[in-house]
Amino acid sequence: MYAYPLMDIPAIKVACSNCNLRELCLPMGLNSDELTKLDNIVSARRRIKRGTALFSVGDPFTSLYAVRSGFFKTCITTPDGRDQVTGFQMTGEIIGLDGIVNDRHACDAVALEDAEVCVMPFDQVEALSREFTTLQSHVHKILSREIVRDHSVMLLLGSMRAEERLAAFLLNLVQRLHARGFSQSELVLRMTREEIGSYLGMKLETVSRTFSKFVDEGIIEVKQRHVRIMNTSAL
Amino acid sequence: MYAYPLMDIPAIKVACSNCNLRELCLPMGLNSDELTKLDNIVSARRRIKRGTALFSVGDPFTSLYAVRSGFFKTCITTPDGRDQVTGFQMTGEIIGLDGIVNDRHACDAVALEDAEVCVMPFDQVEALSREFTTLQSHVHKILSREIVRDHSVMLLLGSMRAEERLAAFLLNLVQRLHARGFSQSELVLRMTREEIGSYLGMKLETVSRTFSKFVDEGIIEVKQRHVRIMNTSAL
DNA sequence: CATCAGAATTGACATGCATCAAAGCAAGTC
DNA sequence: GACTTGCTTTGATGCATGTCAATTCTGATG
Repeated sequence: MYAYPLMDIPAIKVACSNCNLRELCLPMGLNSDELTKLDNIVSARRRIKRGTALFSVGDPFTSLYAVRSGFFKTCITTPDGRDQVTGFQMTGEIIGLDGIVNDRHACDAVALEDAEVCVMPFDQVEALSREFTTLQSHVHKILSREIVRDHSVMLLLGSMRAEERLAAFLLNLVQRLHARGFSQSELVLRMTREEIGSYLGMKLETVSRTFSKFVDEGIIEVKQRHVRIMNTSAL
Repeated sequence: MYAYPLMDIPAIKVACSNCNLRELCLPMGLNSDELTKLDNIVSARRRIKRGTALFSVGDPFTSLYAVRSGFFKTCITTPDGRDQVTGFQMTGEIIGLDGIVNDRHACDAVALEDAEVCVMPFDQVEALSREFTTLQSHVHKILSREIVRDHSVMLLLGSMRAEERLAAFLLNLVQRLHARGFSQSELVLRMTREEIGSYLGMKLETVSRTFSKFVDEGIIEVKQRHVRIMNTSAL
């Protein structure tokens, strides 16, 4: 397990209260008094190198993680080697909810680019959310949101064709990026075609072909991992 | 919305403390003191006729529901009419978690046979779980369990073939039924082929053909909705 | 600059599942 | 008992996507 060396922790205090992500992240909706308390439980940050795991299947669950920078995928693997990307997480999103039920992580979380996360020991999150109704409610909503999101992925996997899946995927990505101040029409994919395919239940060749098809139709422009959406409504 | 007439509530007190499902359901792990308090928030039961909805998309979210008897499906529908069964719920399982995030239900919950649920107003669940660590922890685990379950369905939808999907589905069903005291090898399906197909991301004809294939191979016996598993390991 | 490895694209072909259509089966109703 | 209705099974056919293979592209490295 990667232990974050103390000396590398930036001099500036790790604090939700002056974090520019607080409107996206765990502290959302908390007042300044509550924020101060929350600052105390977000005790550390951890840097994750591209390609390495924040946690892996079977690791003891201790904390939730808020993505501060970078980009993650979570995935599960079957005994026979197939695996499934269950989600992509970007700035402000919470990783690790899968670990609560069995006190062990049920998936791998891998950084797709160099990343940094805020570590939030879950027992302290629970303690604080017994004190603050707002935090309690927010934790419940985060869990529920993940459930609703998963259901919409099930819909996608269960009833959409390749083009629809990829279109829905791209629209979802730009929408989330837009909420973080990025363009509504341009994005850089942090994941490979294979990872997109795994998430969308299709093979990497099909992902590639579907991209090409959208390009032919003038709906998007693609240059490697750079995508520009020309016609949002056509998607 | 279906309002449960007071006069129909059975004379026997609605109480988790003497419910034979308490080892499966919300009160799991609570001590007798906590159970008594929980009894007070499980204030009512509601009967749902076969084919009718416990709640529908967009309904205001107020309560979680514990299935006391009967069998439910939850499903979501796209604007263009396709729909996806996101789960089947049996005795002791909790329905309504999708509603927490937006204070409105994000799916329909439909009874597949006459059913009865315990109504648990969510604000009271939250209040009580601020008091009892055990209840708080349990609520978090229920939410997390749903997330992990959804991820395994995503794996199924994203990377398994028709036979594998149906096999996994049947094994999951008998396993859950077995935990409720039913046979490990026999089960009665409460849902149609179409509903199974919707859950598993395949058409009803494919479900039927796959059943027939398993029968030909001597792995199961099927008579309408009665299924007997002859060879669990082959599944 | 040459080399190399990983990623992406594209083509040819194979196949699993969807689609369309017809018929069978079980349970309820008149 | 005949009829209806909803569900299920089975067959014939087509298509979307998977599979296998060859190239090309890109960025990293010496």
